[in-house]
Amino acid sequence: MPEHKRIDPRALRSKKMLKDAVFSLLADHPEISQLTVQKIAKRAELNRATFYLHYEDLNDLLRQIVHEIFDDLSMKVEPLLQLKSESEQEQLVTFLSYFYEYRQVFAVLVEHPGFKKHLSNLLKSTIEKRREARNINSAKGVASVDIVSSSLLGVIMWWIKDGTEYSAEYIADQITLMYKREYL
Amino acid sequence: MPEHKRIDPRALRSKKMLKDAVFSLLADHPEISQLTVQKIAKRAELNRATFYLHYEDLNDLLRQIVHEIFDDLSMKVEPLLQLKSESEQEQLVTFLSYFYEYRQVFAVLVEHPGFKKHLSNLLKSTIEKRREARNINSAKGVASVDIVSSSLLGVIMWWIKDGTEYSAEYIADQITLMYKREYL
DNA sequence: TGCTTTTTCAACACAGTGTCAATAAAATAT
DNA sequence: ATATTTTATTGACACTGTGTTGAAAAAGCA
Repeated sequence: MPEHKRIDPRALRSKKMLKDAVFSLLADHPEISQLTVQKIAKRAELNRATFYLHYEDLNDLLRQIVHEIFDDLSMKVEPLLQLKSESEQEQLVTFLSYFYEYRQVFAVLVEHPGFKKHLSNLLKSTIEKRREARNINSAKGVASVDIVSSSLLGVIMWWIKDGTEYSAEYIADQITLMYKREYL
Repeated sequence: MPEHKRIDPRALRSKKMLKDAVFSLLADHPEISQLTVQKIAKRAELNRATFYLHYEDLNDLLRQIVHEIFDDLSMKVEPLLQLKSESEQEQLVTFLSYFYEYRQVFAVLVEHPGFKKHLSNLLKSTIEKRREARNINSAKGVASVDIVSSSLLGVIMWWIKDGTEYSAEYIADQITLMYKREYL
């Protein structure tokens, strides 16, 4: 059975080359502010007009890159919460180690507005699922999900930007030390 | 006795008008990405060349604005830590209420690179002073100052950006609920 | 008053954005 | 295999913004 949505391989190739060009440029100079459509098209060896054939503007491209990374990340995190075999501390370490994989890319993309929203949503849904699994109902002496997730977001952002020398295990330990038991 | 540093009142006036123009533009459109030297000069009713007479570029101006705000903020926080009369919870509320004052400006300036560094430094030194006052020596089962400050930074950034409907008292309560006693 | 500094103004070269029309090339359909 | 559709290239265009410069006007100072 043939696909109903047949996509021109040229369009696919162009989009891939443009995305790869972004990572190539960021590897050269890890500053999101240095990215321009002009540079990306040049690095991809495509015409600048071709860029606008596939993306609205620079932010549109970055938005899609961030979206794809978080789709991948969410898929990995999902089954982790089902596993009862692992201890809660091990679960936390595994969760953090997924971020560790992406740390170079994340350290740059974190400046993009959409990134924090995605990360925040992932943290919130993860916290909610863990609360359900442990029958912790909120609103009775338990900090709100917004507060806990924003707090964790702060730690992770510091980690991938300025604390890259620390392992996922170390960060997990520190988090365990800091929060009350209900939040781990 | 005359001042040794006599500054031309015209220069003072121009710098003030440029800074005021920034706040005026941000009030119209709270997006740091919308700020341009061109718009600032126009709003200040000054020539664009005059801008470059006083500031290197847009970032230089924003850097100075952020610096001035944090000088003011630091001056207010300093004596707070000396007061033994207030409870620790009251101290936390007062600390947070200083941020509440600046919340509109902060919600925008938080996007500026220098802002997070300043805020992080303020949080770190505040945590260190509170630890000293309570004889909590680190490195023995206590989370590092980096972790605690980045975590608090996350909460504050969420608060001033997406949680502006909550009072300083509410945020202080939530923080109290979330962290272990040693970190409050 | 004269001297100095600041401000203005117009102009310049530059980098980047987003669009368009004409043409070329590649992919798909018949 | 050829015709048709889609995508890509190219050069050009108008636009916004940056940072600098030189000369003239205005304001401050002594």
